[in-house]
Amino acid sequence: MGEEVRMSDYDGDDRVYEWEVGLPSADDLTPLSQPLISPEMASAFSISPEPRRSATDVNRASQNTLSAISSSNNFNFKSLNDERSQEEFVEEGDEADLAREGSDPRKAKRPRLVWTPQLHKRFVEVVKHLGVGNAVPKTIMQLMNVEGLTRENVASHLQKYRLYLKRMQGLSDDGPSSDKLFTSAPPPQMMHMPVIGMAHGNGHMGPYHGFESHRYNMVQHRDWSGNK
DNA sequence: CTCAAAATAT
DNA sequence: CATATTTTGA
Repeated sequence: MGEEVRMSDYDGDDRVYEWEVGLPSADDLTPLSQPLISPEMASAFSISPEPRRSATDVNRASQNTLSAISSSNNFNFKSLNDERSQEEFVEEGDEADLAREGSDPRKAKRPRLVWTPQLHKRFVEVVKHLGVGNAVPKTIMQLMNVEGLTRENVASHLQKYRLYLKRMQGLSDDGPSSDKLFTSAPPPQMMHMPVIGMAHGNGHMGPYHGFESHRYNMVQHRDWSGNK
């Protein structure tokens, strides 16, 4: 737990994938440790564990960052100074969307959830804290306390995560190179997940790199702005 | 066109 | 809640 995100250099290419220029600093989000008060308790006491991030604000950050990726418009590099929302980004309807559909943000159609490394990290941490046996979608979602995150999202990701674990456990190494990596020590977690997003470009390259390459991209959802 | 992530259905 | 299948996006 001491990895530092090194954003020392950006590719001189025109496609600069900014994973988290203004909000990296630490891969560790909230100190998910003991101060984990049960949401229920918090709710019962009417105390807000967190200042409830209005997705709007966070969204703005995402928009800025994503702008760099989306279009080659390069007039947003300045976002490197401000925008330090190192929280999780959740695709949430904007004001317009929020106001839509009557008055139930819960029912609003979320475009698509992008499991950014940060989010995944949280997810893994929570799962680890709960234990594989008690790690159920609902609990995970609640403990994560990520605004906008729904149980379905977690369930889907959990499924994938389990498969990922299984895959690794079943075939540890095996493959082209018979490398005797870890003989019989199935660490719950070795590296972060394979990939949350891959820079394709045109052709097709290796699905997962295998190592922790911080080349993730935070591709946003569809173009709900009106452009395809 | 392929493949994998997320959504959705069973 | 878990698993299977479909959709969606790079």
